[in-house]
Amino acid sequence: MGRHASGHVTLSDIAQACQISVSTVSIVLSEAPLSRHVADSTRKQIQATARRLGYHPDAYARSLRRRRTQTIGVLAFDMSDPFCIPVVSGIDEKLQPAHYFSLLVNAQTQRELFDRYFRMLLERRTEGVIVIASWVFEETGLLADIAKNHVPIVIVGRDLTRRRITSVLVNNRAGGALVMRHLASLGHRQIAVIRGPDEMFDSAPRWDGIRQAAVKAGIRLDPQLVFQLPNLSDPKSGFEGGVRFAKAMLASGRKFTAVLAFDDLTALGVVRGLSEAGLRIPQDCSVTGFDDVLPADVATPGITTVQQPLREMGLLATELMLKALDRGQQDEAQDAGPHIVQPRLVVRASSAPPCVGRQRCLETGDAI
Amino acid sequence: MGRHASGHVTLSDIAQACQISVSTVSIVLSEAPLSRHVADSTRKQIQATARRLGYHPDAYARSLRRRRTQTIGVLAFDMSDPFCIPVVSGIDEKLQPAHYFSLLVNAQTQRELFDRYFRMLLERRTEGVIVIASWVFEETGLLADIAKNHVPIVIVGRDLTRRRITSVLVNNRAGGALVMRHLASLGHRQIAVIRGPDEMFDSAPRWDGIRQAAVKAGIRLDPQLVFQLPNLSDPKSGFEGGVRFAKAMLASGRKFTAVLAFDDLTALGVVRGLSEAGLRIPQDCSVTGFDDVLPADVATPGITTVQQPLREMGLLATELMLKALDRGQQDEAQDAGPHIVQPRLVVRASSAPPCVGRQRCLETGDAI
DNA sequence: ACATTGATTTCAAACGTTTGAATCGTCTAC
DNA sequence: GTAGACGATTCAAACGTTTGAAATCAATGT
Repeated sequence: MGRHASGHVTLSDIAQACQISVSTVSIVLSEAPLSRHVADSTRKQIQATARRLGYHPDAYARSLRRRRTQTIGVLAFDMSDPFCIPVVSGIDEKLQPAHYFSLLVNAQTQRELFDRYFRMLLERRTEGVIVIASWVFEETGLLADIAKNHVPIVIVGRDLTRRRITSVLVNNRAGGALVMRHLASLGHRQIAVIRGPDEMFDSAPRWDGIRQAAVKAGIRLDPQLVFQLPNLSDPKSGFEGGVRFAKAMLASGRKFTAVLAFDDLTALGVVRGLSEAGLRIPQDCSVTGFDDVLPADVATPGITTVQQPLREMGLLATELMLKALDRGQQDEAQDAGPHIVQPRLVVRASSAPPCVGRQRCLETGDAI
Repeated sequence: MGRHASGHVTLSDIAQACQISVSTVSIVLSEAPLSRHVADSTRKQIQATARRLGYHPDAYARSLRRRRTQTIGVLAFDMSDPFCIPVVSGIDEKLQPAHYFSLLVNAQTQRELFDRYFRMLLERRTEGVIVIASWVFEETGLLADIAKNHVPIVIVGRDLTRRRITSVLVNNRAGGALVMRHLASLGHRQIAVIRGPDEMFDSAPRWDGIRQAAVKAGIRLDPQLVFQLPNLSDPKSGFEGGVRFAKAMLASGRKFTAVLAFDDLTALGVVRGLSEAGLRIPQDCSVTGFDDVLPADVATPGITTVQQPLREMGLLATELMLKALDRGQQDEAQDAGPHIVQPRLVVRASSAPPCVGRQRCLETGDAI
């Protein structure tokens, strides 16, 4: 049993043990259509022997012969970003009933690893690749290779439709507007804003939404109270930026009753910075985030934020992928625009009506 | 170019384009020893053609022939547990220079998926499997199959040495003692404790360490102030338990100046519960966690906790795995005991000397 | 002229599976 | 008694790659 160098049990081991041909064993164990014609006694014997020897079909040999790998590559730009996990769960959930497996790799925000893994996915003959990435960089030769090898791609978190790549993303503009409207409806008029880094795709549209909503609400954003995070990929840089900018806001001497932060970690940084200066959240100042990651939920006070339907984005991306695979490579007709999902405001304890003089809180705050 | 049904460029495509045999092409592109003998001009031509056509070797065909997959399966019991990611990073980091790839799968706390994926890893002929799991369940038939197929296993987060499986874990007993000693040295005498769920492997040793350290410090743990989390695998159940137990503590009427929580999320739940009752952390009550996950760091106040060297555990597990692979299957000599790494106390703002009457804070607190 | 060497390239078998076509009895029909 | 049909099983080629052994050719030494 298992005399092979590889140490694995093969079809021919079973065939020998049963005194029968490899073909029949294969037909039975792979439940091929022909297995209807195999005698019951034979089938039983083969199955029993397979179980006894601990047989598991060799995915490599099988895929080589069948010319199907049943595998979708999932390339996460940074798995330690809480953003990723729910997307991946959504993908797996949808892939499972379609009898596909995901091959998950983590580029750890490193360009070099990204390339390496992408190549690996091609070598592993993944039938398609789903990329989860919000950071921008130039994908030069790789995309060309992918096209040459006819591997469909779906990207989550960025719009690459102008390069004819199916894209799934959240409506950042609407999300930004959602928070701004929320603060305005609470009565805030002096609002500090922390924008996202330039290189992050979400930054620009989110900022657009914020500005537009401010204009509509008749709120002027004081340029002295608008800050921008630097281009760092370290997951904690948002938090540290929040702390730093909170102190800068206070030092500026300008009056503000709320801080609209680019994302949740930045918001948590702001909370830390303001708290250390003795302010209470939300009595003395409201703070809002974006993303609805775990820390925003379990911090005290909970952070008011915008939830992206991450799981749904994973489901949608997978659905588009399966559809593309179904179409086969002859019909290259891409769906034109990006697939946009809608975000949702999650109100928690970090936002409340504004106060006068930063000490006493107003009973109501229903401006606008 | 790429006339094959699979749509992928193969060696024979290149061979045809260059009017040369497949063997030579293979020798050149796989940089086999023989390639020293290939004429420079031929080599150049082959490489250029390969690049032009976008050739990527077929990992399936290659592994089938070479009888090596260069793959280590990594089976995470729950990827949404922040515990996992750093371990996985450590694994990848160590695997890379050894020219191995990790095949990462997520069982999402579902027994059924765990089995399914384990079987999948066997079919994919991973040369070894690293399991990241803290929850306990009965691995019946699978472990036997694995033994039959001679696939080495390393488990991170549990002690399975009695089943002769190499195990890497943190010294939970020492960790528990670390927190208790910290609180004692701050002067706390009345300490509430929230124990982990029964089914979690870490629970028992951590509780042992806590009790022993309490005895040594001359502290009596009031049974009315000892709580235990239920057996729920939902990631947020710790947080909710913390909130609930915090209220129960206050309702009990007993006096306590600190809460030692099973893990960080539980600690954050306690902070929420106490805050909602009007207590301030740490002035009115200290709170400690365990694990040092992201939310503990970015919450305000930061949670004093015990850090597990997760990345290092990943590195160590991989090192043991590579060593086992090196030994080959003939020498089955397992290393006897579990491999234990030491945890580290991280002091943040959530712990401070105790107060009198829960309102004024003592200037110093140097009891014991 | 012929064996020897060395540099370059090719042959052919194998890895473990799948599958269309072929085989071999046995049975029924006319 | 032969043709056809059917049921159960096997043949053999293929998937794309690697690799030990063999082949080819030109140049060198005797």
